Amino acid sequence: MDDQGSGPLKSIADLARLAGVSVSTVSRALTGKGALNRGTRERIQALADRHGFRLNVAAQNLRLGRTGAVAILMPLGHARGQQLSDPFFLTMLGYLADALTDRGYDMLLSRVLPDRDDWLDTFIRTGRTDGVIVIGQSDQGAVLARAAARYRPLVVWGEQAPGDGPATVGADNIAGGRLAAQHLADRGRRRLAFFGDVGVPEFAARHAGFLAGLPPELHDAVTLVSSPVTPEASEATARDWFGAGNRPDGIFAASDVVAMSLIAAAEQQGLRVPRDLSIIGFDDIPLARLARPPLTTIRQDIEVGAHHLVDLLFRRIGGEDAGSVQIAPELVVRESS
Amino acid sequence: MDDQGSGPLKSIADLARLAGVSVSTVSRALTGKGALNRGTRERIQALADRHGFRLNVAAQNLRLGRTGAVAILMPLGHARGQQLSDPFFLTMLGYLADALTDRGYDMLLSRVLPDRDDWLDTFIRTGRTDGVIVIGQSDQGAVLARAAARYRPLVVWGEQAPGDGPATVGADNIAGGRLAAQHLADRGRRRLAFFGDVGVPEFAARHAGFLAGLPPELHDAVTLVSSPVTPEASEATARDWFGAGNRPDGIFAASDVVAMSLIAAAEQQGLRVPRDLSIIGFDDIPLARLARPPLTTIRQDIEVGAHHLVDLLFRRIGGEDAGSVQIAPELVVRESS
DNA sequence: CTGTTAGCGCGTTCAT
DNA sequence: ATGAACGCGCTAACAG
Repeated sequence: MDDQGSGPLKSIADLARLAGVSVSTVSRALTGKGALNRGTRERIQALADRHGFRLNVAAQNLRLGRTGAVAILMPLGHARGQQLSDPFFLTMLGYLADALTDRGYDMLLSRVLPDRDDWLDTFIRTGRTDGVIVIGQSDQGAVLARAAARYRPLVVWGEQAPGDGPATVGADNIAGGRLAAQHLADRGRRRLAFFGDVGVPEFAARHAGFLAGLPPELHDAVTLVSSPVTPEASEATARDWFGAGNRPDGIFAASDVVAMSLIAAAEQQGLRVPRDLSIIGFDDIPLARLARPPLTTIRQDIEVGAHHLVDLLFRRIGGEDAGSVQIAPELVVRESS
Repeated sequence: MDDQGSGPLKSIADLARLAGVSVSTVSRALTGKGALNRGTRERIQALADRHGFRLNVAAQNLRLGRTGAVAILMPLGHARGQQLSDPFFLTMLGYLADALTDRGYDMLLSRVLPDRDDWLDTFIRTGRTDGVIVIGQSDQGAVLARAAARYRPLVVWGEQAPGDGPATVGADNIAGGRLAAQHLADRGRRRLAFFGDVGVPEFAARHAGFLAGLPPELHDAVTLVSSPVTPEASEATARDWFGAGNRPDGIFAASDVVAMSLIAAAEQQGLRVPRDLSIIGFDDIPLARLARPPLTTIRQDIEVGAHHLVDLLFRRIGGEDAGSVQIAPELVVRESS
């Protein structure tokens, strides 16, 4: 080391002393804000570099009245562990992390078990972040709507709530359901089922769109099978259901993971996919291509969704009253249908 | 509202004014630290509740000289996007989030593109977190070792580096490789291959263990196929490789995702798994059970791993010189072998 | 162009 | 048992 044994530089004041200037000069040099002699600035920057000094972000943010962080909250209301077992969410997290990092923001990730209905207000009031992104509204629609009424920088991923809920970004699940319906009808499938948890708004909308997209004479041919959406639980449900003798020829699954469970369970019963049974999923997770048979699915573009979420949030942080965004889903035909 | 129109309480001082006491009294009441009259404390707490006032965590941490947050860093050195496409990491993130939340810590998630070799030092010096967990050392072993020499609260998930690298938690990949080898040998497989990116230490160790676990006469029968480990890229590699006429009868894949790619590619060539070809993966991700055929794999217990990571980190934050932990992997036999 | 000063919201002596 | 005063590390007026 080439400092005079004074130990590591703890603060701007230490560096100022070392450079023989005032703290504000150091601040100006390091932040790049404010007018400063070119030479002084470079000298101080070099000194900071040499000593490995970096501004303390926490103090900086306190002074600036901001936190420099955005929270990603995942309520696990309907099924503990569900969401985080789904590859869909990791993909989303990755894109969010990138988008936030690009803007110089930190990302605070928190799973939340909404045992009380003030979890969101409580979090917001700690002031730990400048904004909140909620991934998956689960069964917490009311809580979200209430918080959104008072707290602007809040954005939700999922199905758009009727009335004035929070600003939402999500796929058009109704349209996605319709696409699935038309595809199965085109394939000549007539004994249909929907597999999923319609207590979750996204899934309920997919189911509703599915019914809406079917010719009227097929409506009564649709069985709604209420099922959790984790790999283990959905496979168990499917096994029981096939085991009870149910023999549909077309199933729309609430997610790709559920679709994979259905294929596994069906084949254990000797049903062949797609010969005996067409299966169509939702999401188009990266592994959908690798499923055997490769999954026909309704694709939602996660990257686009993540960018909309971040964009919307920062516009609201900036005071703009930006509203919800819907993303058009797309049918991807592979071999499971 | 029942306050006198004074607007929202911004700080402890506002509340003190409202309660007719000093700021330090409010601080004592809300933190629970320090002696205080029972009545006063309850009165102030009630007032805070009623006005929705919460202590500002950032200021609190600044004052206490801590941040209350831990960083989860994911270097993407060898293949941008690789890790985050792997379900393994989300599962890990979920458990980490739970463990940190339990300790009252926030989790700061950041993907990092290690284009320069000072990314870790730079991050550490910002002082944004009290500790750092690095998930997957990628090809950044040297950077990690250097940082670990000066910065104690650093813990890494992955293969333990030879010599004095950073404190590491990870599966015993060598042992895992041996398990895979013995299993394939037991099945009578003799034309063997390893699929994966041996530039990543974890995968290199799995490969080494694989060779070490084989009877000597089979060593030369092992082909090393260098392959990226994302779903798309690994399937493409596998397709080309089978397409070139390669016909192994047993493959050890670096991860479950790679194993699923191999099955997909093999079947496109008319190879039947496991009749013509045994395939064994690594990780036991939740979807491994749902693969067709269900995946034989080497299981690493992610939940246990996450707990060790957090435990180790906090012991090091506390000044303890706690060392690395290895987790025993386990063979899970399903139907792909 | 640079230095002095006053906080950002809180916890903690040291008094009383 | 409570209050006054100081400082955590930083930025932004305001002077000079």
